[in-house]
Amino acid sequence: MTMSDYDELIHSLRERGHRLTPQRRLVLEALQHGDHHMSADEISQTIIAHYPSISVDPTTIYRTLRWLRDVNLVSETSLGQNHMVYALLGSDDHHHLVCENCNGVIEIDPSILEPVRRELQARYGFAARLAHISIFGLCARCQMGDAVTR
Amino acid sequence: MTMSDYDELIHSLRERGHRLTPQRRLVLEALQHGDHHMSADEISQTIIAHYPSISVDPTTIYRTLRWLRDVNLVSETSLGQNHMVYALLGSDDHHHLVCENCNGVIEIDPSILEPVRRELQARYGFAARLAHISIFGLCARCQMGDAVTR
DNA sequence: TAGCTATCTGCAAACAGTTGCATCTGTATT
DNA sequence: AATACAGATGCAACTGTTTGCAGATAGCTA
Ligand SMILES: [Mn+2]
Ligand SMILES: [Mn+2]
Ligand SMILES: [Zn+2]
Ligand SMILES: [Zn+2]
Repeated sequence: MTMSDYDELIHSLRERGHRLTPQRRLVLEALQHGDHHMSADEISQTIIAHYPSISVDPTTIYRTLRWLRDVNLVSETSLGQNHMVYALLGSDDHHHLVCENCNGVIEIDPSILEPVRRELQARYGFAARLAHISIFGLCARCQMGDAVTR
Repeated sequence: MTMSDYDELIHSLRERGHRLTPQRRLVLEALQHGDHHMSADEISQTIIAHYPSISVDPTTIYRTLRWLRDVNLVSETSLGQNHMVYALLGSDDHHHLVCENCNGVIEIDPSILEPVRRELQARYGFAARLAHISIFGLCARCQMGDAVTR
């Protein structure tokens, strides 16, 4: 996202009554810093590492992440662990295949879901938010023989 | 599922070292009784209602539901609430479109995802468990104007 | 620049689900 | 029918996330 895109976005959010608070800036900055997905706790740790004197309550981090998801800036994804992971939307577009047996994650081309998105819009008028999602199942190796490892 | 299918299933699970305990029977019975999806708590309440003298620990209910999911007897689905819902697989096949704005749920024809399932198997050797899932997004009404209700 | 107010934050408490561990039991074997 | 033991249960403690509420503040308005 360019800087002017960002300014424009903030402006349009303000028009709708949203505020850009220091806490929200810190969460956004943490997400930009980490180049992978991050858990709420990793975001918290990143903020502490960069600004040891500032503290952002976990509740605020969770609420900020929900807000960022709702305004379509951030994806919220389960990778089969017992916590969600968050990532800025816009670049490194992909989805995940998550093996329920070995917990392995395969990243896949997002175009595979485009026909589904189009059909949901056409048939049900539904605008699916299919960005950076997970599909659960069994990877090739785990399909043959239940012998588990990893 | 017919009775002999059921017997056969139990037999094959036993062969793989699984046990059919009273607790597991009770959870299965509760799921058969309720004709919709049920939360863990609703399953618990149903068991209490039918057998006031018996008590099944919530931990056991959660573990049983995970087991039933892993052996492919039950689906585990988020409908946008902060708890999962569970349903016996096999009949009333459908998926859900869940509106993130108004929380409405639309049930859809499951065949829409078959091409995706086939392509994931062909291209990645991945056997997707795409049964009774949810797709999140915005329903037709909520796409026009952010005026929220419901 | 100060005032106003809807929005946001922090804290405490609650909730849904998971994990570790000691004990118990379903099932195969005898 | 008795034995043996892998696998299941219950309890307590814990983790990740949400909610209610009182007080603080971003950003509009004058
Ligand atoms: Mn990813
Ligand atoms: Mn359903
Ligand atoms: Zn696997
Ligand atoms: Zn809606």
